[in-house]
Amino acid sequence: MVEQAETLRRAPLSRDRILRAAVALADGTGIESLSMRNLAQDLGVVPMALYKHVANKDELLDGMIDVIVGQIDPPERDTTWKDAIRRRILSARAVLRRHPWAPLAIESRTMATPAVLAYLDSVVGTLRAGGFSANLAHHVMHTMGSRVLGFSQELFDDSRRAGRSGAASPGPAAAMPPEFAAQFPHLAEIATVASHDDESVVGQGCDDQFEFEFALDLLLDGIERLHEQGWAAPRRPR
Amino acid sequence: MVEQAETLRRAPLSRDRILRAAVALADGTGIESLSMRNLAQDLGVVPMALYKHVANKDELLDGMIDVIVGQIDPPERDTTWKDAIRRRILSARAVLRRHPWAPLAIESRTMATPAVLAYLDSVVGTLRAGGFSANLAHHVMHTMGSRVLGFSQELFDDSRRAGRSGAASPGPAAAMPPEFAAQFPHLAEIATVASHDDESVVGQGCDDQFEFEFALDLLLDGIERLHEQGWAAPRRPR
DNA sequence: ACGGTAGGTGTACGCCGTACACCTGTCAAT
DNA sequence: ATTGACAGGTGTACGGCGTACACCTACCGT
Repeated sequence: MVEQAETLRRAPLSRDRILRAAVALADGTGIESLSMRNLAQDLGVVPMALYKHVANKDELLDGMIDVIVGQIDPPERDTTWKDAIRRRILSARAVLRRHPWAPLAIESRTMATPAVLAYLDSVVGTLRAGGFSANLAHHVMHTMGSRVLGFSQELFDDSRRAGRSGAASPGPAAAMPPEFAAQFPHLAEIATVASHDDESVVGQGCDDQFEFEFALDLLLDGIERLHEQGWAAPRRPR
Repeated sequence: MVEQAETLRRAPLSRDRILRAAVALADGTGIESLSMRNLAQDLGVVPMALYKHVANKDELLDGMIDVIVGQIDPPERDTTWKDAIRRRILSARAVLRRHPWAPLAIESRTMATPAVLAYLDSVVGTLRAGGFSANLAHHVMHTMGSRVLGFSQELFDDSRRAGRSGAASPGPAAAMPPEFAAQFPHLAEIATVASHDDESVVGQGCDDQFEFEFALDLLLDGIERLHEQGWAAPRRPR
């Protein structure tokens, strides 16, 4: 009876259900507290049950990344390469912002996952269709770096902390301690610059949409310039 | 007797000696096998002995990062902002290349360490001395992202694997499997482009010096253009 | 009716970080 | 010379981790 009830109560396990639960758990309590044991408990199952569906924890993480990357919008067809890529990257960013643990997880994988490769391949395809040489497209991909996936290095802000220990903090930003300003005057200066129309910026995180688009457009403009000039690889010095 | 000999044989522990041993261990066998136990063994000491000198493993990692970042050259005085920053970043890159585990370690820390902050502050100082507004300097720092520390996102190459599981692999690159080319044709194309004068690129890693400087100069040129045009923050739309 | 198999269970192992009590050698103050 | 504080290395132990392996069980095609 009880056993039957329990069996009926919970949906059968599946790789997909596991991955979705893992993403939810990482979103909720941070990637650091995502353990096979915690995940199994969330699913009402014993830890080893997971291993019938994923080979190990690394593969679980790969699967989680694929779930996320798969949510990025497909490329827009009827527009310029520049606009298509810009939109795509901003879509990637929107997706990744919902999963603050994802950037670090993506970076820490040894090999890119199939979904990531498919995404990158598609971006290169957009460049090629826009008339880029394979060579220039290659350099462009390197130039974009992680930005092509919608995130950039954020040394100051707390989205990284959010990714590690739970959801984004709701409280107001911590004030900048005075000895910080004394020790790092230039950082203090740019941190309090009135670019963001709020009073204290450090701790609140400055990699907001504006910063991201600023860098993205600077890169896209530079790339466009190279492309229009018919850039070709310089003669190798060696 | 024996005890005296042992005591004499090994230098006394110190925070500095621990940090240097930890860096050496991570360099040699990868960050993943850097455990308090392994490190203690390398130092000929019991694991808990380390805790008299570092608070915990996180602080150990912070200390290791500071050791590395402290090796970046100081800024050159008698030159333009652009040249000074370019040299500085390439110096940072040269340092980080010797420690493949460092990028991921730096990125995974919750807060920037004092040495990292000091470095960033100094870079901002160079910009300000070059006539940049605090506002533009702020955006420039965001634009640079992790490149200011000498590394960029490397989704393909194996330096990441090197950082995780030991020193850089000496063997030749693995050939690209044919089904890869079928599934990701654009990636296959740009991967085999003759920009690098060797036959197979995937697996050998393409974030070499050329790629890094390509992106760096693209950014610096774009920044210079903004600076010369007297860029100012646009009116905030809201 | 029955054997195979897919999938959930239970136990156990070795690794990790580190809390806590303990020991020991050194050195300043008596 | 004695003592006692203290810095620093030791030993033990705990809880958590990933996961190997043997098991059990419910279902399915024959």
